[in-house]
Amino acid sequence: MRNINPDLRVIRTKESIRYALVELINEKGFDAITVKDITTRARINRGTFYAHYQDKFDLMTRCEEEIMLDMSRLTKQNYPSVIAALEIDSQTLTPFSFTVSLFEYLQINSGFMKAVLGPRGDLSFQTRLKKFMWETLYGNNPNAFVKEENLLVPGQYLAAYMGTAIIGVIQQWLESGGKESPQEMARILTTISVNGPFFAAGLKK
Amino acid sequence: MRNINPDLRVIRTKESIRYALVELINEKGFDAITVKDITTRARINRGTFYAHYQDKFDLMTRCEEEIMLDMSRLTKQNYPSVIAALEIDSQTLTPFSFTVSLFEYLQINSGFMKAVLGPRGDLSFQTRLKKFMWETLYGNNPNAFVKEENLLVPGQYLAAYMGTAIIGVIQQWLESGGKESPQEMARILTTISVNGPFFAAGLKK
DNA sequence: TGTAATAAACAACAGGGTGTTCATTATTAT
DNA sequence: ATAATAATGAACACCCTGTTGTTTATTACA
Repeated sequence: MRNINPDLRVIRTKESIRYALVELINEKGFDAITVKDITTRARINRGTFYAHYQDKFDLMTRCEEEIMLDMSRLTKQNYPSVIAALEIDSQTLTPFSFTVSLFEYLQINSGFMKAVLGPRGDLSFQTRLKKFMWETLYGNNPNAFVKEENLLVPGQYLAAYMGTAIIGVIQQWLESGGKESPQEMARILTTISVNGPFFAAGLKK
Repeated sequence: MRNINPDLRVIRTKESIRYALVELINEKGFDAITVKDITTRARINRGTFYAHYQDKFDLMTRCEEEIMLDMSRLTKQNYPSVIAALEIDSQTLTPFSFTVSLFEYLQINSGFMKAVLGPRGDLSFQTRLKKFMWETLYGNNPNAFVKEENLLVPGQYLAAYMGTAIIGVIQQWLESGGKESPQEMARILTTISVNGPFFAAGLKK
């Protein structure tokens, strides 16, 4: 557990580091960033950075951790009812509203999310998010979306398909400026997932 | 244009460099690799590396270029007939065999592909492949899969959905050892794409 | 097979980022 | 006001980079 009451200076420092990180990802990509870049941009002594983080990867991981924690909370809150709704009567209202909440969350954190999920962002985060999706859909919990019973294809691939597709749509949304509302994005995602890409393309009646 | 008839020594050198690259990606991830790592592993003088490539990113790009060229060729050869078949009678045999060819190609190059598409691979390649998929599905060519006419959702998102889903399934396949045959993988992908994830999960009649 | 061409090896270089340490200064909490 | 502590600044050895010039080994070809 972290100290409940951190010094004001610590808060300032960490905030400016993170702000600099996002800026620099957008400018030159996470790959190309050095600790020196970050501290210069954050107008902070390099030694101060090392007082808080081991290196830029550690910094990245810490930031990601918070996001993943939020995502977990959001999922724990909403996911069970989604599964229940689908089991009982295959109605898609509950998955829809869950997706709305997801996009609302992404919208709030769009600065960080766009940078880190973008083409010059951080692969390890994208991997992590993908894994989270996969496990949520297919994980060992009995309450997953993918149930071995009536599958037409192996569950691992169905989960990979859906998980990466969702992330792909999120990336496209963030990359193109996040113009659509969370409601519209949820409509798009559920339409494709429920009816299938071919149907959504107008190729199937 | 490159010299048609390169020195034997050049061939050997480049080959050992690429072999080392793949090994090292698997061991420590592309991020963590240094030029020194590569040359030590390839048992090559560091200066020799710089005679062929600017840096590790240049090396990576050159490798990726060849793959992308193959993918383009494969697509040019098969894609038009896929689109035609879908337009005429919505039969899915042609997309199926195209997908088989794709997985056959991936299988041949699985060493490199697994490394570079893996969780510690190269984000820039994954981005590039995603873009290729997106443009193939939605690009400005009139013969794309996604046609503005009967769309239920914006084309950019449908293309992002399908493109990333395909890549996700490929990654899952490579990551889990490539056990399924290209035919089986094509069946899986077309089943989900044509009927939709919900149907493939057994949630829809 | 001998020879000219050239790739690879070797060595040395300045330059820059890393991660650490320690003394000094500034800010915070109380 | 003061004790605690975070941030600064400077210095350090270390490692990797990218380049250059010289020497050695291999290759292509006549």
